Amino acid sequence: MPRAATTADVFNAIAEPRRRQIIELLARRGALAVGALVVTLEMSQPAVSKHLGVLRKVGVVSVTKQGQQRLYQLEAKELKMVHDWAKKFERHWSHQLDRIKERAERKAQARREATS
Amino acid sequence: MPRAATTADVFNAIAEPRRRQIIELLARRGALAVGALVVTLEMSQPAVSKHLGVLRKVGVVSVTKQGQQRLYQLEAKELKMVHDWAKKFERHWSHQLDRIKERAERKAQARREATS
DNA sequence: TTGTCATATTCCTGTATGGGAATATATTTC
DNA sequence: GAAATATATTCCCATACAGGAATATGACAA
Repeated sequence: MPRAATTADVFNAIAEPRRRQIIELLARRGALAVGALVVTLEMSQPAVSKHLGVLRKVGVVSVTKQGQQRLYQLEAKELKMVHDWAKKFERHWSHQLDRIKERAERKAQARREATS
Repeated sequence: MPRAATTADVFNAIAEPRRRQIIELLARRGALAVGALVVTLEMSQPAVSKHLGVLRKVGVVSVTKQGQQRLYQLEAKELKMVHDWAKKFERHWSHQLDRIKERAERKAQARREATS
């Protein structure tokens, strides 16, 4: 079995850095036409269209026709899935930070004792 | 340019469902030897070792030798990156949920008016 | 040393890229 | 209807998988 398709789910779709850029831009500036993305991100038009196709297939963006343009808009609920998944491990990284802090404090304490 | 390596960054590493399973298991049960993962996840041993290799390269897990076993442990700080990235769009999905709610309420209101 | 257990590595293969170039498809304008 | 504009699609190619099978490495035991 080869690597899963980029359109298999959100996780595969957002693995591409350029696609994350597109998402960030749409988040900042609202609905945008393909041309605007091409200019701002300095990518070729076909490249942008393909990335948008992937994002659309997994439901991260939606399209609206407006004349000969197509406006792409962020559909953030799919990104909430990613957020929720990562949030499961919140305890773990805060605990680890605690441990790092503790270790640093123990070291500082040892230094103080050695100096006294 | 082909698809980026799975070891390129956390986003690429967690695109694989089996690797997310491994992460979840390590989160629930703490440090585990490879054999335990093989049994619990019903994967072949080489498959597990390879996935662990990818996760290790991007810093999501760390290893400790213990006799002839190797204990793998979650290093959650890399997952915090994913969480933080997705969190940027929090406003967007809550706004969208609001809009959905509003629409539903407008519909309910219209129904009430039609019935009266 | 030899054997056994736990894990890593190598080799193989079908499949899916991402990007560039060229082309197709709509839509608007004249 | 023809030309222009905006976007999508197709074709091509080098590359990197993920999984299975076989094998290598490393640690421990007898």
